[in-house]
Amino acid sequence: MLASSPWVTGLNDEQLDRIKSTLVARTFPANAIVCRKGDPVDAWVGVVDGLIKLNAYSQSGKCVTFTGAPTGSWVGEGSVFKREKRQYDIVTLRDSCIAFLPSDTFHWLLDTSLSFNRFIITQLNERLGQMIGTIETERLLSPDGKVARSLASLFNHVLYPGAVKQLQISQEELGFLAGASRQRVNQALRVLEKEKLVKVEYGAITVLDVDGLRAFES
DNA sequence: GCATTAACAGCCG
DNA sequence: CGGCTGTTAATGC
Repeated sequence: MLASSPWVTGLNDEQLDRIKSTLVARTFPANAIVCRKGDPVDAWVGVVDGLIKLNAYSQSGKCVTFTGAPTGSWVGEGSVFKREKRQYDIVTLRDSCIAFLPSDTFHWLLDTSLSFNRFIITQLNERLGQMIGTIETERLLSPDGKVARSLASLFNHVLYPGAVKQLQISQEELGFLAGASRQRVNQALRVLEKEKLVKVEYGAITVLDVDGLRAFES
């Protein structure tokens, strides 16, 4: 996974050694809590293999998903950087292998590597763009559009370089991500399937046309 | 009108 | 069996 992580290129041997000796990886079953909202942030979190969501609950018990993160993604750099408590739960959506890069190593890389700094700036900038896009979608598009854009956002090639076209995600989870009910998501998926943008399978969705999803407006 | 909640039957792993 | 899906009816903004 390290070899395929873009932030590794440009690091020297000392930096690579320190990463290898401090990075920890663990496997989790589906629906496991990897990190809890409110916990002190002691590591940068990477998805070696699997699918996770960044999640929170309202006081009344409603569930919001800020973003999903497929294989190859790294999340939580903002909170590591700010040394703040974790702002959301991290939960696995299917069996997943998760990597933890300790905060100390993260900050040391920031202090010693120009290319690592550039990577983090790019990543933060991309996230900002994605958040702005989310607000636009949220305010302007119909539920069909929200579902289309939520799916497309999982294929951001800057944030998620290794994303596979078949997503093992339930329609209910997609609802948490898109901000719509399960039934409405089901309806939207049939519209998108008719447009040949996705293929709906049992417990999974295959994305056929990412650009088409991104451009879907209604 | 349109989306959500609730409920249920059928299907899949 | 347990979780996911497709459908329908009732309810709410």
